[in-house]
Amino acid sequence: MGGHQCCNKQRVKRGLWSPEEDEKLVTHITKHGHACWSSIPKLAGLQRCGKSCRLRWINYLRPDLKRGSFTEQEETTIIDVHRILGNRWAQIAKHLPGRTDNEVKNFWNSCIKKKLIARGLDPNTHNLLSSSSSSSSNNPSATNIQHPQQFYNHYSEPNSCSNFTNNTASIPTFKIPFSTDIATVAAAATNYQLSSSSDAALDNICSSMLHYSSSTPAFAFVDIDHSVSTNRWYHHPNVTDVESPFHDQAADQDCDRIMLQVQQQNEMLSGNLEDNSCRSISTLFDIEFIDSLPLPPPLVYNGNSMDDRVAWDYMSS
DNA sequence: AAATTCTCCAACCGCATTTTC
DNA sequence: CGAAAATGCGGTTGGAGAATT
Repeated sequence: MGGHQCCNKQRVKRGLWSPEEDEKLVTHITKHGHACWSSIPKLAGLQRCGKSCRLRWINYLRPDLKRGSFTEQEETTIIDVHRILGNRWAQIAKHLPGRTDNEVKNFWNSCIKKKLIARGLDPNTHNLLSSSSSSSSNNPSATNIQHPQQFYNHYSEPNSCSNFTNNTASIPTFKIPFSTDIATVAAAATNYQLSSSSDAALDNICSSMLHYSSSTPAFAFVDIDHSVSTNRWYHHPNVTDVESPFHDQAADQDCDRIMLQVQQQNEMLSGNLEDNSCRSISTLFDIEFIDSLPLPPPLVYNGNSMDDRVAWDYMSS
């Protein structure tokens, strides 16, 4: 159990920072910046390791920090993004200007977690606690899947039971469950060779996405190289004021055609969908966010494998 | 009023990744 | 190109203050 390498070299102070230490650090960084954290303790006259200085600055001394309680909007954002990213606190904090990963993590552990549990939701999966546990107990093959991230990992394994491939020509059917969240659907489209021959599959993704989240105004697909496809930016039919840098007429025509089909499907299905199958995502996801998602192989269900069906049904439930 | 338990959060630790030499 | 150092991240801990007994 050795300490940090940087801390072994010299005797360093630990524990809470004194106001004097804070002042030394702030003064130094204000004057000289923080290009090299490891050299800052020496230069600033502090008996701390560079790592400790960095943490103190990032979590407490930085001038752009927003102090005080989290707002309801911030709380909603944390829950929404956590549902997709899991415990990736640094990524979540990027969506909350002035908040740090540590702060978000502490807030989650001390407050949000309890609220979700009180609402009967599993804070790890965001599913109902009862349904989550019953699904797991009835479904041995899915017991390890508790989060979209794990879902990706599961299907990313070379020996995965599912029939995934990069070759779109070999995909007989393509199905996204209505309850799948936006990240999973975006991920499903990842690596997927979107072309005219795969329009049926594309339609299926789009309709599923819209059933899922009618409040998500727009979405894009990400290509095999993790970049957002420049001519595929789809709008929800009810939302017209979405700004997208990836917007062109061809996409609009595609979109109109798909939306017409989707609306027809929606009309047929209206009343049959439960509220929780259309959970909304209140955060507006930006390109960087979608791009930052963990990217699995294409997500394809062909219904041939029993395990495949069981796992898929689990995700759909 | 004192002792105990609980809550929150700043800071630490170890590991993974990135950068530098 | 590989090793070492630096950086970044998420899990965990310890202690101060609040709440409860």
